[in-house]
Amino acid sequence: MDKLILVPLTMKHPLKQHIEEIITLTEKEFEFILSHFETIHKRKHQYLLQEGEIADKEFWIVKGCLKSYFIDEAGKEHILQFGMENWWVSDYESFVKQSRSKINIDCIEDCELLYITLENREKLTTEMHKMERFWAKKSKFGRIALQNRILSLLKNSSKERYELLLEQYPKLFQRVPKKLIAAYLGVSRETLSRLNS
Amino acid sequence: MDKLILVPLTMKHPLKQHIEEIITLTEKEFEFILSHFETIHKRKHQYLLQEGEIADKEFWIVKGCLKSYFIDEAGKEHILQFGMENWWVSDYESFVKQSRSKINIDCIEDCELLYITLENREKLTTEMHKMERFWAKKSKFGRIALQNRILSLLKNSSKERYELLLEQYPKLFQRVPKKLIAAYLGVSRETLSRLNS
DNA sequence: AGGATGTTAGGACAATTGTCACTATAAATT
DNA sequence: AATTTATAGTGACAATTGTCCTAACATCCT
Repeated sequence: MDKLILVPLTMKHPLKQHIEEIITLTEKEFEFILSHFETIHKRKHQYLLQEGEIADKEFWIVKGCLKSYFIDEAGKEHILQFGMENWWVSDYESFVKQSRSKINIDCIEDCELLYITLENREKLTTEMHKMERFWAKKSKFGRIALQNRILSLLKNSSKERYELLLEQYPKLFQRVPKKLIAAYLGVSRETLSRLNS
Repeated sequence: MDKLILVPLTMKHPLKQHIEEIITLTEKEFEFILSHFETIHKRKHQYLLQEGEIADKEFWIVKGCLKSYFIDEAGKEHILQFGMENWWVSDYESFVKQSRSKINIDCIEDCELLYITLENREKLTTEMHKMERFWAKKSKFGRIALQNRILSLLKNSSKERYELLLEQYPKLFQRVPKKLIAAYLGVSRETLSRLNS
């Protein structure tokens, strides 16, 4: 029972809008791109990827909120990335190297997702050089974001990291329990709780 | 007074060897690639890039050791990356976005470097699609390395991070003062010193 | 509606880490 | 050779953070 998104003819598909932030597309080109994707719905607490699996899909979040994370030997959860509308999510390492994933991805809210398989992604990049450029640019910006997160982990105190996150993604705090924010920042939830007082 | 590297005819240029880990090259192709690079020598304590500058070069380390780092408001040094033989170094963010760099890169030892300007890099990628693939792959692996560093910063204690680094780059400990290792791991040098006892 | 589960805050204490001070040695510079 | 400068270890103390605990709500599910 797939729900369908009803998109008025005058309204751009959100993925088209997203891709056009980087490259320009004709309507025909976008339809061709979209034909390589599938829609999937997932409910809260359902997995997109589990530790040990090999990531063969990359997801684009139409609606919803999710987390990619892992559980350490002590049972503690560490969040690598949150995902919300217009974000791409996968285990990048597993997807690129076709290795077993060290992380889990699951839904914090009911999610509507578009996904592209590795196979279709490769097809699409060879069929359409524009999309290779799109993904190359995305990859570059992804890398820059990771680099800045490392800088922040080294430089900023947990309070500063908390405030920076609040500033950058205020919406996150209304959608995600604070213990997950703590797991992202790398502090215990008690410590995070004390930062407010 | 440029020193020259004398490479016997039977011996591959180290950069050729490096690139051939990912793509195959004829001798002619490599010469073409190399013609886009320049050699430069830097002495210990000399900068390749300073905060506020715009990175217009990417360096490949033939010989030597360097660090990319920044100094925070409290005057503390934080090391983003060490570089040794066969590593690529630049401020990726500044290079890609042509924005002012937040970091410094300078030499821990006398260094022999090859560099390619942004201009030549773009020329080379359009002239030779193989090299676009090479750099795309390098970029992917670079991103994976950053992701794993974040995982390690979240998951591992400073002692564990120390031991993992020692395991992965034992040579680093003979070339780099321990206070720099501490600045890379994100702990004070006193704490690092106590990890041994 | 009601029980189960998940979330948040806070106290008390322990463990870790940072800071400051001092010392000793090694390396670089003149 | 002598003098700076850089590096490394250690003790004492403070600050931060983690762990364990309880309690109060909120949310979810049937």
